[in-house]
Amino acid sequence: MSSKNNLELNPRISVDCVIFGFDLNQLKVLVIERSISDSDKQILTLPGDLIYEGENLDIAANRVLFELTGLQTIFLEQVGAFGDIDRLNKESDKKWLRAVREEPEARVITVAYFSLVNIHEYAPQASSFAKSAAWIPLDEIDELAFDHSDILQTALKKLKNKIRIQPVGFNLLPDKFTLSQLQKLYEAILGRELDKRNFRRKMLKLQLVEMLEERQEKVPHKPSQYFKFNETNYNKLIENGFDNFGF
Amino acid sequence: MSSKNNLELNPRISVDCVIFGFDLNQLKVLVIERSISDSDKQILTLPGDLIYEGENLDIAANRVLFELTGLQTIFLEQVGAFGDIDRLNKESDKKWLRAVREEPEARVITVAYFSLVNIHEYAPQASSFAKSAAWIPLDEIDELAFDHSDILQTALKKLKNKIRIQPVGFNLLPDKFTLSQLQKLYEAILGRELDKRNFRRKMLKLQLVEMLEERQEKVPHKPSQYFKFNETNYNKLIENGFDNFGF
DNA sequence: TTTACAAAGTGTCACACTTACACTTTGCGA
DNA sequence: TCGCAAAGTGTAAGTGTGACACTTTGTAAA
Repeated sequence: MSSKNNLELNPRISVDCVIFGFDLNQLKVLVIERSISDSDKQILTLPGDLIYEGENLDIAANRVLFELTGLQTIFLEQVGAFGDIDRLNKESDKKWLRAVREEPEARVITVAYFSLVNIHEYAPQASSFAKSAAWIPLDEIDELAFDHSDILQTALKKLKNKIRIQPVGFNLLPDKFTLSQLQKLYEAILGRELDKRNFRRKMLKLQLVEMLEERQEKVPHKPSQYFKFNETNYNKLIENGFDNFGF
Repeated sequence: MSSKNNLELNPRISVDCVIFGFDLNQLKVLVIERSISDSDKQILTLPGDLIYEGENLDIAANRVLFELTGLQTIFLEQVGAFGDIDRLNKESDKKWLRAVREEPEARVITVAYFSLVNIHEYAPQASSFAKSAAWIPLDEIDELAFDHSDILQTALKKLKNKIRIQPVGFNLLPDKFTLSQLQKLYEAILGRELDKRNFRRKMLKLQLVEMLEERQEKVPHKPSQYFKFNETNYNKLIENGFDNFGF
């Protein structure tokens, strides 16, 4: 705005993205390796960077995600702001910041976003300062740079909350899928096992899914039916929530 | 941090607080009138201000709330970050910013917080640049400065969501209260009427409340029993949520 | 003292949803 | 043709929800 150039970086505000994907078995998160010198131990981070002075937060989050991983046109939902004063104070983080930032000592507040995508439609490609970009299973992540572990945990909590209130899956599964795959997704997010019969009954009753003609082929067991999401009902439920609150 | 003085203002980051109170009849929000010249039309705003360079966001929110309204030791929950580039661009807002800010044209991102308090335990007292601080019924608020209407709506949505998942009330009602009062609170938040019998049944079944010996006095109708919250069960439910999700 | 008022308080039934639980089916591959 | 591995299927008991109308009780006014 005003005298500020819109292509000038705002040195105090960044965005970070927590992108969840599902490979039909486990929940994964999109992370990048940041590159400076090869000799350094590589540390994983969530895709994120400073915003521009004249750039809205949501726009910035999409841009940064695209620049670092090639992913595009993703609906991002805000997780919240993270602004502890020591969030950039790990020695390894400071070293990296000194190498890439104009004001490496500046206090930066970050606004985190999250999203769910179909892992097979989005093959990340590293660019900008990302040395690589990859899907890592949630349970294999032990350390992330900065406060990104915090951010990831908060986003995951948000996702768990979301799944209680809204249907989730449309964005994580392929166009056709089996009910077992859908169930695995729910189990991965909720972190517990669900009863097969009860799960199927519920999904069918909510009319969230529709059976297709097609079945699995060449599997060494009884082939399962494919299903697709009923987009109309799916969106209706997203609007209204399950509304299973009891009064 | 580092070379920055901790008492230097960060010109890019502010915090705003949405404090909900309940007067046994309606939901209210704490707002302040900002003062410059008396001649100007006074516009209401949420209590909020810039943070200091070396100050955590949560701490800043509590400080700002205290400085402007005298309210203290309140648990604040984050609503999110608001950073649209034109959020400070209304002419009336710019005028005020020019009068009080060192960098009135700076782009400021704000982090909003919300809380619920017992309106009778917290009598706001204006100070700093607040000309007055007062509880205003939600439905009497039509215009707020900046993007504060947005922020208020988002906080309210968050509150409605929260009440579906966790018990709410402990912080809004006096120590002893009647079930009708508790019901009115729920109705005020949810924005719809509830069935008296079903409401009572549910609250009692969850063991959220306990009947006291005491009753109302001098009311021109059958006096009602007073209840208190069962703190143990209340906190347990806040931890776990109602968990009424169906699988 | 009687009466009117105003809000408190109370029970039931039909229905929908949840939970727990085990065996049969089917296609492939050895 | 036999074995395997996952798909697919039904029921009964229990619990929560939603809709619904009359009785109780203390105060204040007549």
